[in-house]
Amino acid sequence: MAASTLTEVARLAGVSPATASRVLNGSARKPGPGVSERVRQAAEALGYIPNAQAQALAKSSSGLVGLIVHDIADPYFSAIARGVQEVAREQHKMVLLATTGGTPADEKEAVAAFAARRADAIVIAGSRSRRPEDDKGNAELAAELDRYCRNGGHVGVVGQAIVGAGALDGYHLVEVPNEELAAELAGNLAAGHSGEFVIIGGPEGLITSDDRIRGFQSGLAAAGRPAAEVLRASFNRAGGYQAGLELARRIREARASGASQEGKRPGLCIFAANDVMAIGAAAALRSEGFRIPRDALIAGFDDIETLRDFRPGLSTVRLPLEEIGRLATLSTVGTETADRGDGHDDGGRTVTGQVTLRRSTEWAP
Amino acid sequence: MAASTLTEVARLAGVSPATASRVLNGSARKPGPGVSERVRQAAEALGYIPNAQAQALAKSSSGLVGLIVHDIADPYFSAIARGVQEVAREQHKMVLLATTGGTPADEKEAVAAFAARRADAIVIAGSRSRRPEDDKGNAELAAELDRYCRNGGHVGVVGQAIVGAGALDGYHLVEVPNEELAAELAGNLAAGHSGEFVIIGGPEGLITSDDRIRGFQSGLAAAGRPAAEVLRASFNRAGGYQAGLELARRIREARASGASQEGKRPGLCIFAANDVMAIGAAAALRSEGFRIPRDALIAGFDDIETLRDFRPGLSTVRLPLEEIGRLATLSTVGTETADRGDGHDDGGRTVTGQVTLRRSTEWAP
DNA sequence: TGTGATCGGGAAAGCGCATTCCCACTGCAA
DNA sequence: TTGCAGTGGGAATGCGCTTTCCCGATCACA
Repeated sequence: MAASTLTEVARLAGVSPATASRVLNGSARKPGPGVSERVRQAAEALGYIPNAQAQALAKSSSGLVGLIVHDIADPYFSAIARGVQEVAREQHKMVLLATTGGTPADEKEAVAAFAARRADAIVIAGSRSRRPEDDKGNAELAAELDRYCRNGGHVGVVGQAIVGAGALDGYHLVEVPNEELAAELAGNLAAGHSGEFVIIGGPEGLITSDDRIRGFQSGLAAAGRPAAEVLRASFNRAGGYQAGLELARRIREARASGASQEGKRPGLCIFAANDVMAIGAAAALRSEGFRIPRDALIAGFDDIETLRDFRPGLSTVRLPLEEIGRLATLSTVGTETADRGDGHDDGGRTVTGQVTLRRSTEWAP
Repeated sequence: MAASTLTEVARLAGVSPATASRVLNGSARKPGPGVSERVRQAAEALGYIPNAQAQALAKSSSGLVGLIVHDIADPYFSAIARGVQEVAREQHKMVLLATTGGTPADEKEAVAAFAARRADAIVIAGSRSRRPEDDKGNAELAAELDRYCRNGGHVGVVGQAIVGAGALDGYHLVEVPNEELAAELAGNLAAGHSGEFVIIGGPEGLITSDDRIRGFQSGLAAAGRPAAEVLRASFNRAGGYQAGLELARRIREARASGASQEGKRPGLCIFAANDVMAIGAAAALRSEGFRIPRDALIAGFDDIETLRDFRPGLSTVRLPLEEIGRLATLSTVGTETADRGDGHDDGGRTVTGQVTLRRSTEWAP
């Protein structure tokens, strides 16, 4: 990766490196038009490309924003990534990508790598974990992020605060009201469904999943319904599928014992803690010969764009994922320029979602 | 982003910066155990994080791989991105992301930005364009990439070669046999469908789309069928939807004039140049009251993972997208180490896909 | 015409690190 | 004891760029 340098350009143009630097980037001082033209031509002739590393070193600002996600191929994250990317582009920054599978230890590695590259900001998306086995990783992640913040970095956090992080400014939380929205969804579903509810969630300790489950339960409670049983599986399509198989088994057993009530009574209403799990569960039920919503109702969470054409339309909670990515990124760069200007930044923003009922939860006797 | 420096660590440990550098990174020379321990402790105490920018500058290798896609939220690209990310991780590199919407001019910008950051490799995915209005952008993109290659960079190209690029080594093409696979798909469909075919493609000049269309047509021809009409729309879900509406209109008209042959004769068989277009078209048809495969058959291309649970199952051509991303990245870093070792690198690899027939093209009278 | 202000340009000092020399010291054989 | 290779460490240079600081020249104004 050798390329021509500023010095070479300067020499060719017959000026000093200082002058060349001044014309070839937005410096405050503008050299005379004659000189500028010469320099520009020399740069063009040599195919000069400024070395961003050197620039970053010299003015200690890298123009990088780091993005940490569990899995970039998961539509939830890729939608957020799009938002991040957009803002980065507007701000003339580049985004550095790291995928971690949700492991705090890996997330810590990613933060360290971003810090090493002196990223101007870090956006971290994906549910935090509260599982005991992640305690150590969480502590290290928090320490790494705290250090990054103390060194002047800004981190945009999507969803819920970092477990164990200090109350530094530098953290900007984009809050997603998972619990409230799940409660609202539960209320809506309870209004139209008199049968039993069951929840498919991620592993216990995954905060996003737990929040949604808790919200859903409280929504049921508010509607005077008993708490739903919770099935745990991995927080992705495979987990949903697995749980779906289990539910298919149960439905079959229930029917076998409870005589032939098929189609007479509303069946199970399943709430999956995210859309891809819901789709997985639906696929499992279908593969076992059940139909939705005839044999079971099902709802998800997120309203993933690619899944909107799914039939029957999946009831879910629409989350403005791209906007979330945008906000998380903006909150970091915004305060960078308007640093503690008026009063002070609230340190983040809250987005809102929207319960979206579709055919997957319409029970027609 | 101020942080403690190597010099500070060295001072605290009572050694020279040179020694500190030697112990804190994998240098050839290993300082004595006592000194090493002191330095390591000092680094720990200060929370030292090496400045990757400075390191890159000093040893001129950035540990960065640039990835250029049209849209990271498109599942086609996010699947590829996952593969790229995996390899990057294995190689201890970080990936820099750029999204361009497929505009060559923007792609050129991205390449320049990557070159400025001295990325060790660039992976560029997404159909090349041959549209006249992109001529200028293409030329510039090719020039920029050529320059990057000449400076020692490696670029992994997914799909088809860069329009107008020089025959430099430095380019590594991962070839996707779009044409052959589309032909094969057409052959399979023609065997089971006696009715008319129609193609929904991207804008003319989008090479991936054009290749698939051409392949499909030649497959039809090989099966003794007349060429299919081609509808052009944007190469995404919206385009597919729009084309789907148009087709719905035609089907309705044909039925109105051709008496009530509904359900008696096989209807239209639609080939969409990619899966998301197919899904869009299916949604449009459905919204117009038609059912698939009863009223129209439909097939796509790519076999997007998120869309596999779609009902009726979408006939398509499975492409190993993640593997494609992996290969494209490997081809760039592989030759970096084993640079022109044995004989010489073929400069790329070819992947293969698999025609996958599902219910969306099963016509049951 | 003289004087301070302004402007256009260059010299030089880093930014944080890797690395090449170079030196002092040790251990060993002669 | 001298000579020499080997070893562990430091001084210094440079990666490519930005940014003070400085200096000569030009300008406006008295």
